[in-house]
Amino acid sequence: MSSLSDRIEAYLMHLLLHSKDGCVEVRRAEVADRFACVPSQVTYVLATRFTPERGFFVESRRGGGGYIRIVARHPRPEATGLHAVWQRLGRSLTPGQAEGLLRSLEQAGLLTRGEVALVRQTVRQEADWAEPPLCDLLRAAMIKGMLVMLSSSPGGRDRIG
Amino acid sequence: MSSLSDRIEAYLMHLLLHSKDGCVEVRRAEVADRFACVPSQVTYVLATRFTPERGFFVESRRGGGGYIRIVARHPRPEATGLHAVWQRLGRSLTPGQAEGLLRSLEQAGLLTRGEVALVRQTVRQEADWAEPPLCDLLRAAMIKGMLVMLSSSPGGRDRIG
DNA sequence: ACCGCAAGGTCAAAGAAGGTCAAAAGAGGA
DNA sequence: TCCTCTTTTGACCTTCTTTGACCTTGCGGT
Repeated sequence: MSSLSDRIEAYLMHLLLHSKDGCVEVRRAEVADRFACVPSQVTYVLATRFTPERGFFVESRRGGGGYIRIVARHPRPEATGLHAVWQRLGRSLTPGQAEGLLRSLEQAGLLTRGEVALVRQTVRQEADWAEPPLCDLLRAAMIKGMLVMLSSSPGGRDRIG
Repeated sequence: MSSLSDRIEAYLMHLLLHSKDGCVEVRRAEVADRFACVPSQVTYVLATRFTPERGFFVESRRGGGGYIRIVARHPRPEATGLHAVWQRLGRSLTPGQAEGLLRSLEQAGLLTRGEVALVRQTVRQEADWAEPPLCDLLRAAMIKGMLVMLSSSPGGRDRIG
């Protein structure tokens, strides 16, 4: 016996799975309408099912032309192998840790040698002006930004998928 | 779907991205006419979307021969190349500036909506734990990391020089 | 100067979403 | 049965958009 919430979840998941880039936009009222329930039911499903812990982000806007946007963090988390990397990445990263991380990304085939060189160079340039506590934070931030793009690249980036 | 304001924003952004120098002049009444709405709607869009926070200046003059001029502080990503965007990017980026940059990257077709959402959320998550001077530095660092990957992406991602 | 038209500006009300919260209703287990 | 946890609902709130009446500014002619 699947509950209403389950059916709404399945519906949204279906949309997500069939989307181009793991991102869908819906109107709360429309979804509620489709399942003949109150709008807040949709909010409930989003709050309990599409959580960050489960790998989703939900953005919304109110007012005219409002919407709810659901984004799956990685299209295929385990396929890219980035999930694990991301997990053990803290807020701070020493030069040595960063280097090790870049190497393992290269070994995993997620970055080419050229890309690693570029990143290494850039990180140095952008983080090393700061002193130790801060520069490690900046380094971590840059590498996270990099990983986000790496994991979200649509079509073609997945050299191991 | 997208609201009138969104469409007007997209239109103006389009003009801006296709302008030679990141600066356009329009007549309020003309724009309003094109979208079949009241002129003050245009004012609203300018006031809410093309703010200094997001990297725009708006000047205008009344009376006969009046005009509205929008100047983008960010260079046009697809025309100038990500390298130029990079160059203008300082070490610090407020939430509004970051938002403006992401939007123009989306408008320029360099990022999908889903990617923008993903980046936006991730940046929020990774930078907002810190207080103002620091969080702006982290935001800038993350976005730079993102740009590095964006510009080095293989497979046709490089739509610029 | 003065007048009148042609811009753009302001502001507040009305409208259109989505969010919150807590109470009521179910479902399952001890 | 009773207790607890999850679902459903609905009344009320906040935010964003759209519209329209009215205001201000600049230019050109008289």
